[in-house]
Amino acid sequence: MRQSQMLIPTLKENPADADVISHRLMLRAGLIRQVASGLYTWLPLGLRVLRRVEQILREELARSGAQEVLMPVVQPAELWEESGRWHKMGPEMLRMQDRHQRNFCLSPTHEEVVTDLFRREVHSYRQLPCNFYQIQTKFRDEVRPRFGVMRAREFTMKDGYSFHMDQESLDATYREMHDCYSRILRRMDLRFRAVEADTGNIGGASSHEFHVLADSGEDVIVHALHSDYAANLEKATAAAPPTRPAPTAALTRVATPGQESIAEVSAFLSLPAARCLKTLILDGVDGPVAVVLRGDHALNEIKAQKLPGVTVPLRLAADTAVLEAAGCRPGSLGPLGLAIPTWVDIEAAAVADFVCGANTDGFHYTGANWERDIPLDATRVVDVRNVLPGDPAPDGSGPLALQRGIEVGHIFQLGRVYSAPLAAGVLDRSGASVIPLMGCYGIGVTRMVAAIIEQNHDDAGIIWPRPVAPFDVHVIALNYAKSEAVRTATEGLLQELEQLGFSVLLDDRDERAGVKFADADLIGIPHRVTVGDRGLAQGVVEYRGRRDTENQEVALAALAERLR
RNA sequence: CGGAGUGUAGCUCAGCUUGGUAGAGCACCACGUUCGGGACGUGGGGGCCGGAGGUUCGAAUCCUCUCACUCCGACCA
Repeated sequence: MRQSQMLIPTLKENPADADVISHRLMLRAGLIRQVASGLYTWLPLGLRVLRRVEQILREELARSGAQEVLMPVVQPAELWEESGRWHKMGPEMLRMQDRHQRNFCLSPTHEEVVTDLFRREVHSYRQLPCNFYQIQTKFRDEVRPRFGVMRAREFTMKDGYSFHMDQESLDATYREMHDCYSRILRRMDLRFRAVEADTGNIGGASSHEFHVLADSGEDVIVHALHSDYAANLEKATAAAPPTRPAPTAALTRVATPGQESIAEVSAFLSLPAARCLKTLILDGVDGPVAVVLRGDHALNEIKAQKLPGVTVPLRLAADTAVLEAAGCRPGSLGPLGLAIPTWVDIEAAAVADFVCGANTDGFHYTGANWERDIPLDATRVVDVRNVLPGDPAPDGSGPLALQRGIEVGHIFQLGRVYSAPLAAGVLDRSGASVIPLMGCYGIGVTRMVAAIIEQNHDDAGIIWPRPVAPFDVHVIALNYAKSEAVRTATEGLLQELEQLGFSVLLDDRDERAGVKFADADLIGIPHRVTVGDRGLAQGVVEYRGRRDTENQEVALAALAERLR
């Protein structure tokens, strides 16, 4: 491919709207252009990368026995009404009407359609298990699209759905997909981690997320330093704390004028934050609910939302509601004498001689103790905090560490959440109708391209891993327009390399050397070969890997071998 | 949806406070010089200053409304 014939609009300056590195580089290297918020056009170079990623997915999925299909982006409301999601889904689902005023949506996902396909066409246990996937456009009207294609509204996703007679079969396919995803990410040379994930409102037995490790990632993942334990922050737990020491201090009410935050109270009383308990009041279904945490711990909202009586989504109670429930402002709350349902984090329940608010503005207690001063109902002791780096892993293997990641894949077991309401039964050996179990497996394809760049770049530009690079070799022909020798050598080289199966981008533009080199670094093709009169006089060209800092002279005839 | 910010040439931005003929750099076109890490000179093309209304003799500039985009938060299989 000749660069003069290809639209690769590189930018010297950083676009004002791009903050994260991948977004910036994708714009600067001419991979994508924004059309509207969260909507992008993929330009020729970017599309080639996307296609290579897709190709790897197809190869690995085929190896795992999945069959490719293609389902529509526009879907009828009827199917979503059957599953109950037409009304459950919020405004992130874009709805529309056709000319007959029939309702449709732009598909955010395809469970309904694939289940409909299944129930129409598959009727016997002998056809199970089966596993369908597609690589298709999704649309989710995100409240806040950001980070370029990382969180776009329209994006490409590989989504797969499997159907099973029993849990054992579902487990087997689930494991196969877990392996498949790991192979895919390894093939792309990505550093990643598969972590246990919260199953969300769908429920189901297992769920794993695949995260590409990157500091710019939106998610926090937790892993044990000395074992395989890994989970996302929403789900991660620490080992239970040691049993609570016996009380030694007397309960004392102290004036703490103007000291409201844990930091202030802890400094004022010269006690570590871990000895101060913080009490949060949340909106509840039947009135406010309190949660008590250690002062140095943060509330885990996902865990808190699962507590009975807490509203979903979780909301902190307004100051007026706090005053009504406890008789004070939020800065002086404490569990002692609090007359609303109170959940206590397991770590908070393990502290003795602690500080807490006195439910009177400007006063706290010191030397407070559970049981002696405040009743503690064991069924109200729960895990509702975010783990911290250094916390002990739940498997007892040692400390936990935290890292940021980009969620590029998610697999989970759906059970019968869709197959049951859509009545997708098949007959078993005895002729009885059985509702199959389903699994669901997603990879964000466009997001994956951004994640690859987050992990593979330097100050000059992108550094594509070979398996996904838009081209294998970038031939920089210097003075191509004027030098007959360069043209002849380049054409020969191009033919030879392409015959050997390399895809080659030839920079035949009438540009100065500096411009070509800078663009080459920005675009990030793994192998760069410079052909110029200077080298040709000695019968050599120059080779430079994208990560190299020096050129190597290579005899023209030996280049193909060098690239192997 | 709450908070903040930005809209001026293809890109990055100045001009706005204090109203008076719309600018710079890069990019683009032509010619010349140059030619191995983002060249230089000369000339040129390109703008409904996001949109609408208002104030004014006169609005990119002041006022009101509106739209778009970005950031922070909330939300998110």
